[in-house]
Amino acid sequence: MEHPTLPSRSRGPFASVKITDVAALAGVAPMTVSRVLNTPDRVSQLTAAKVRAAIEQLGYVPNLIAGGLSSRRSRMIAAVVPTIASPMFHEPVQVFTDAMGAAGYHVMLALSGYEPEAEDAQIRAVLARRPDGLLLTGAHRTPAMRLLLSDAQIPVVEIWDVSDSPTDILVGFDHGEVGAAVADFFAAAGHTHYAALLASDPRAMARSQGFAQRVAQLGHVMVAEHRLPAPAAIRDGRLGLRAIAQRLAGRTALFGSSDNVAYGAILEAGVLGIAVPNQLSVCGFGDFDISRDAEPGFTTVRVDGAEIGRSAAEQLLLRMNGATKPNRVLVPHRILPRAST
Amino acid sequence: MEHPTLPSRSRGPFASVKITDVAALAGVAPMTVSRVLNTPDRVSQLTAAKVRAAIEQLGYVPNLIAGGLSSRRSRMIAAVVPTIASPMFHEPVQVFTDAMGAAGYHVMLALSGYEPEAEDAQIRAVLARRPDGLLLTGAHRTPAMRLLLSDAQIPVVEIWDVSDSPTDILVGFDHGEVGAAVADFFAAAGHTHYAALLASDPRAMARSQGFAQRVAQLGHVMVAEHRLPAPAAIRDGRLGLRAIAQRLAGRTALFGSSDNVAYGAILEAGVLGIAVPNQLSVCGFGDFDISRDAEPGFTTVRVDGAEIGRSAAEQLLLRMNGATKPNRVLVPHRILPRAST
DNA sequence: TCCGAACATGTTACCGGTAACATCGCAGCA
DNA sequence: TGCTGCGATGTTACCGGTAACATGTTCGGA
Repeated sequence: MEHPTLPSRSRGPFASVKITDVAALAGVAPMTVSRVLNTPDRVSQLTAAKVRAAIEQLGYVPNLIAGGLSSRRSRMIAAVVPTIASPMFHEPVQVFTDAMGAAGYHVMLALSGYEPEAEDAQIRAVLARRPDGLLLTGAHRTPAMRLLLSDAQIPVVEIWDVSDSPTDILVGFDHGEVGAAVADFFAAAGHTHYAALLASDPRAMARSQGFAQRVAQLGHVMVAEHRLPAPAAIRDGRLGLRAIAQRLAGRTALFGSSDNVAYGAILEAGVLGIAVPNQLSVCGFGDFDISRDAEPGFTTVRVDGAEIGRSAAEQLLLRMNGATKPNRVLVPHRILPRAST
Repeated sequence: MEHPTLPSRSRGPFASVKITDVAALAGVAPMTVSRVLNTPDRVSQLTAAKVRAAIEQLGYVPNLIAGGLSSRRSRMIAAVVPTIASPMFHEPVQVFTDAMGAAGYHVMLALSGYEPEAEDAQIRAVLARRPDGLLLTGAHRTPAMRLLLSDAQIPVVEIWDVSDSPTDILVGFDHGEVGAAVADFFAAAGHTHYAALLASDPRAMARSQGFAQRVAQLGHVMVAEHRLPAPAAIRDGRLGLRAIAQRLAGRTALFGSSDNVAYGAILEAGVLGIAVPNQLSVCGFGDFDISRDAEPGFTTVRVDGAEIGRSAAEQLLLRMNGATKPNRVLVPHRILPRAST
């Protein structure tokens, strides 16, 4: 520190250049440097220029940990999602991360897999970093978690699901409704026999349940309901169709819990000599690239994951900037009929 | 604060329960609480039990921001990748995040897209959070960035590429070599005419260059080399094949810069009536699910993304726990011949 | 019986910023 | 000319932990 004008390398992270070093070089108080970085409009042009020059010369990188402790704002959002292996989650995460980044926030990613305890543990862990906001997947929390979240006093967005009593902000849709809509869609095309291949995650199960309930309401028949591991890949769809193949009626309408599952089923149907759509009608979920770009494309339910991410970021920012009312954004879902039905 | 035994709700985040509150309730010094949480083996069983009870009773959530400032360890790693939309990146990111999580580190995700300036900006931004380590994509940095990184005095892992002078730790492979290997593979099968569909990212271009160079060395012919946007999806592969279809020789060997591209090409070949593999041999890259689970599966180059993530985490942890030597891990690549060649 | 490790716990000072308040200088105005 | 108000900048104290050192306690061996 003998020569505060020179960044003394090899002393520690960033050569220990701190705000006081910059202030000394620029001939101002540390607080003024802080103002240049955080509220530049409260500093005169001349002073700001001097400070910026000093920052440049020293290669100063502000320490957001110190700033966060002092200001009680971490400028960080934690996002807890089951996985990023599926477009269902990496799309919103990607868009959300970009949008929050543009607003000066970083996103800490926590992957919870598909076990509820793991999710709670991840939430607990990230709360220790005092995020300014939280993005969670799904809308159903244990009472203990609700308490923890309300104690945290930060905005929370829950995505990909709806609930009558969300924690805070909600950006999602009703999965049961989607299942029912798919059943109606099939029924309208004259189907009476149905099957489902569903991944073992709560939302896929809700879709499947909505589907089966509507089938029952219509007085039609579920010939098979087969469970797959979560997250389900194309291969699981293939194995799934093979598992239920002998139960298929003359003409069956199959609902896959994701486009991966649906595509796997379509591929396997080809191998087994089951004609799509004549013997087997297929509808997927998610509008993944493959549903459109496969030859031919197949019917699916579109829900815009990017839109969910964008909307989640927007709502969170509104909330953090003073909007006090928790909000609920219902994202539309729409069946895109293609060649598989 | 009149009743330190009760968490006084509605005062601020976590009802302002801090380590001194826990200490007071447990009848110990704050430092002892800190020890219970960080180095439990240096605390007696009895004391630890009392402290844990107090933590439980108050619902104390430690503040890692304060802890990080004091200890100069953030227990956080920043990961900068172009996108998580491709298995190429979300696989290593997912595995890396899990592995670091098991070691007590959180991962901050920064998405850089495919513009070099964006990457540098992201790195600068995350360094302000004083990560204990850094995961970067690719191995080529500007001099300014190298300086910044060495000033930061933290371990850096660069993945998915190799370089003669890596910043620090390297976990990757030579993309040019992969391209050459694919050319050799095709040549060994009797091919003499080749084409490439390549995404415009540095590593895809390196693969394609290695491919074209080897083709030239063999005295064979590149009939087409078509550039796609990055990241390239199945649709881009379809469009790409359509764009070069009229230039295809009687029998051509096509190298796609990813399995998405390759699959798109295969699908489009079907539409155009080009027989695979008789008229068009196809090799992809990445061993994505689709390359194995398509019917039939297609030839690809396998590089284990999960292994890259695992190895990156391992190397980083070794380094942070005292290993001083920068290391270089070469990840194997292997051509998996399937029905498309 | 006494001494000194080894262990358990407490005390002090500091990590690097920023909120809140204090101060200063100067223009506008009576 | 003196006062007021406001923009620009400085000062003080604190955010909530933990490193480093100090102190107290226990127990085995000479």
